Amino acid sequence: MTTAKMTVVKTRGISILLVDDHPVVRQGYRRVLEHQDDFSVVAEADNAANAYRAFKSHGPDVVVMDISMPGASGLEAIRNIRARDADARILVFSMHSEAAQVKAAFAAGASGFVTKGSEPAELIAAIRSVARGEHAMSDDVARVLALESLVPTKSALDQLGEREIEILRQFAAGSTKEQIAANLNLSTKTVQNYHYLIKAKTGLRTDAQLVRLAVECGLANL
Amino acid sequence: MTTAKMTVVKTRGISILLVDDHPVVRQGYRRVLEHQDDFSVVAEADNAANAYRAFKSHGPDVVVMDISMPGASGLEAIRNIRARDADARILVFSMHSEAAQVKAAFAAGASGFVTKGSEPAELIAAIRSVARGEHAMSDDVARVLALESLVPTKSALDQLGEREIEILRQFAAGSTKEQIAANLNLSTKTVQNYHYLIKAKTGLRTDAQLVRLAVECGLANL
DNA sequence: TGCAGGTCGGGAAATTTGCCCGACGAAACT
DNA sequence: AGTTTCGTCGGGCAAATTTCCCGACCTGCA
Repeated sequence: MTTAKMTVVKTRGISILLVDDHPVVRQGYRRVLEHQDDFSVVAEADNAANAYRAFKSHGPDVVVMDISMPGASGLEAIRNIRARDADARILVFSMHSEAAQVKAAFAAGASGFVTKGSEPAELIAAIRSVARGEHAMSDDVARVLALESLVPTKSALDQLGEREIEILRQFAAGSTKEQIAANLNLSTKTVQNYHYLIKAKTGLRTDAQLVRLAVECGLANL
Repeated sequence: MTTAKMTVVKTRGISILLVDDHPVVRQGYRRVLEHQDDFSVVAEADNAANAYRAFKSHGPDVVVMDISMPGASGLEAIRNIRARDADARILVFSMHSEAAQVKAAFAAGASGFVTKGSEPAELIAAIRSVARGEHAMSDDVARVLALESLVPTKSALDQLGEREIEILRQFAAGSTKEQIAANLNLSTKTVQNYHYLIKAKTGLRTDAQLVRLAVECGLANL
């Protein structure tokens, strides 16, 4: 309470850390964002580890992060940053808008979620919101999330148990049932049964569809 | 020889058509490119059909195109544009740098191929090269291609026949063997045999691995 | 205490796979 | 023209897997 003033470091301008693994793309965002007078991109990073380092050394007001990076460790990066600074504002900037992915991002500690399909104005507005400590998401993300909160939405993964999810993950990664059984210390038969159960619960028929599901839910990184 | 001067329409400035399905990304590129004094982005498009229309009406010097668009019709768009104007300069700007994808792009009529992992300077240099009528590609693409021309490179897809590739594509898209058989007017047995052959030729064991292969080769868009 | 549900695996019939085969047409080589 | 190769298409059959049902155990919860 009495230390409130201490947290107000910058009343003017929003400093931004940009995280994306594509240099040209990053450069593009940088220009879009710096076109705003009160934005300044103070650092860039091309992977999760560098993002964490850059956050530590620059302490930006907002982190704008593409979570689909090599190693798919985007969510990990969010968790790491939040673990260090629970007040960190992280805005996820993703290609996709799967409900599960969005939820995972927020669960990991993101403050906002904007898709690359959004207009630049939406991204900019979201950054301002996040900087103010609010939560933000682009219209399309909101729509997906709203829809899924109306319909009880068995969003696929929710109906799966922990074991089932783990097996789905390894399966989508390309492991054989035998390998999975060995990894988890189960009988091959059990893994087969889980495989069957997963298909039954999700209503999917094809292994390929399972892989797609896993990827969509952020379980697997293709 | 004697008509050399006729082809020199613009000695000053390069007009560009930007094709990418993500508005923010497009905006970013636009700023990066327009930062070059002699570049001007005269039009944008967010899908294959619009790209073709924009090309018709603006006749840009260079088309900068992300080929991973909804409908995966990027290659189609290239073919369409080239069919209309065999002199069209198209620079592909892709996330991936699979040899097969690069080859497909050039086969379709692209003049250049730059990955999003390249530095902005590389993209800009490539645009200039392409505008001059040369072929261009970023260093990483060149490396992949060079490597694959040295080693006989069974780059997976090359060893597959046309039918096999089509079946792999549909399979990775999530179709069942019955559906594929129906689509292609084949017996289920034949599709099964192809499925077996694909696994045998690629050395892959799991359906999930096949899906990954298809995605990596740009056959399927997840 | 009793119920629900996740985890683990057996069993048996039905289905699919793995691998081999032959046939046909087209392109390529001799 | 003859032949070799290669892609396409499918049959056959044993072996493997999937499907679906079952029981058992453990944990949390009412």
